[in-house]
Amino acid sequence: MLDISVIKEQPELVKTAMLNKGETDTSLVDTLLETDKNWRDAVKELDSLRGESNTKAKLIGQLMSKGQKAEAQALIQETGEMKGAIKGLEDKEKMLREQRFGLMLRIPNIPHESVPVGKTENDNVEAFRHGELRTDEWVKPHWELTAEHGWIDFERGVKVTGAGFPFYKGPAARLQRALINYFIDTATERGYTELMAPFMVNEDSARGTGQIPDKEDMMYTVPRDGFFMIPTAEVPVSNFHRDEIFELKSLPVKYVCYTPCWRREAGSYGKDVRGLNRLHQFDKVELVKFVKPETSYDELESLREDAEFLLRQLGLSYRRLLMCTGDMGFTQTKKYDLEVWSPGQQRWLEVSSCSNFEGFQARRMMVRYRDEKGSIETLHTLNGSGLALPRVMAAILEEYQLPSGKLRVPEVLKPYLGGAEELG
RNA sequence: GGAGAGAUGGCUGAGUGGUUGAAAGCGGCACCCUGCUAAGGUGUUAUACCCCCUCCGGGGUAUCGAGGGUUCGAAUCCCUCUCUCUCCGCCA
Repeated sequence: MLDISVIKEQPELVKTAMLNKGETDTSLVDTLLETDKNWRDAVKELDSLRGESNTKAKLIGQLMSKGQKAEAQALIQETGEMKGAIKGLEDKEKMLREQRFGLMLRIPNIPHESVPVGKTENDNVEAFRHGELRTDEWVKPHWELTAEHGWIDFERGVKVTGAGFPFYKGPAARLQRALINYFIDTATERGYTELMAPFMVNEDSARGTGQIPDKEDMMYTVPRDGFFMIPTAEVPVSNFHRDEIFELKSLPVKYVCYTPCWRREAGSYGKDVRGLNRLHQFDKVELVKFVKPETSYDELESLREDAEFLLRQLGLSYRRLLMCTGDMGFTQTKKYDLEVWSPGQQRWLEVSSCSNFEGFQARRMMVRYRDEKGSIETLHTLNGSGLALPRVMAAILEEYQLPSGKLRVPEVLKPYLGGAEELG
């Protein structure tokens, strides 16, 4: 949610942002400005009417205690007559307020000036590349390798739950656990506080990070209890501080949180979803930051670097994309995607997405801080994966594959795998 | 799941219809006193929104778990819901 004053003062800026983000109709802004005006008028009228009524009610109290019954009775008559008007205005104000809020939720965040304007993923800018693109033809896709070893059992996953819910078995399960621990430990060393979070959230939380209303279909629900399975740790971790005010000296606050993630991914089929490429349940280690506004773009770079560090340490080849306006999503001002090279598939796989939201999430969640002057201001939030497990796993299974069909263990993971050199 | 109790400001905790946004204490902040420390004194200290000012500041409305109701007036009375605590049951 944008600051209403920005929309009021620079409507053209907002409209341009909407067009750059791929929306075609900017009349939303005008509708909002009109609704906002009507709402303000209603608030003004309602407040003054209530004020008048309150003043008289207090007077009645005074008169009653002095025993001036007749005068009091006249005032009771007057205020009694105001009740209907107040009730009517209350309904009107509430309706306009909800309308205004609903419109504000539909206006996307404004991209940062450093973000390239573009329409599709083809307009994203490859900003950095690390490592060589291994192209050995004998390298098998990870799903073939894991099938041979019985490491990942997709079929039984289908039997037990459904497509996209695989079992990891033996060395693969341990490798997955090793990666999780390695990611969390590294983030902790770099100043993040580890958090373990609920895997289900209530409606308020889903609304806070914006899954409701626009991305409701991505989540699995638990209707009986009104809960949502989290699609990312961002949801519980960001909401951890919902409705709170940070003291200046406590910022920045940085969390690392491992959770499974559940996504319905309705409508995706084909080779994009082969093997570990896209699952309904997957593990992810997420990095979340609450920062002072003036530092948020520096914090974005360091967040991105924290994620990239993991990839380099793992010895994987990757590239960093600076997402263009049209491909970066509704809530972000600037976003980097990190894509790891998959030698067995000869394609890039997205393993991290690092974003600055500025105050867009914070305003909706009412997360604020007290600045130098003691006044309360919206802070900025950022998050990024550090990292999403399945595709990292896929890349390792291919990048570290040996002609023998065994798997070499990446150096940094050895301590987590009992010092083993190879798996298989 | 059953029975009972409760939900008030950063915290503890008063307050059962009238100038209560809310006593008191603690904590926080500012200043004073003090050779230093400890102690002490004075003041200040919720949030959201609207309006004026738009540097400082001023006015109004709402909020005492949430939502509805009674009333001229509700933290206080009524209804519904949620959550917490205690005891019992169950249990990783």
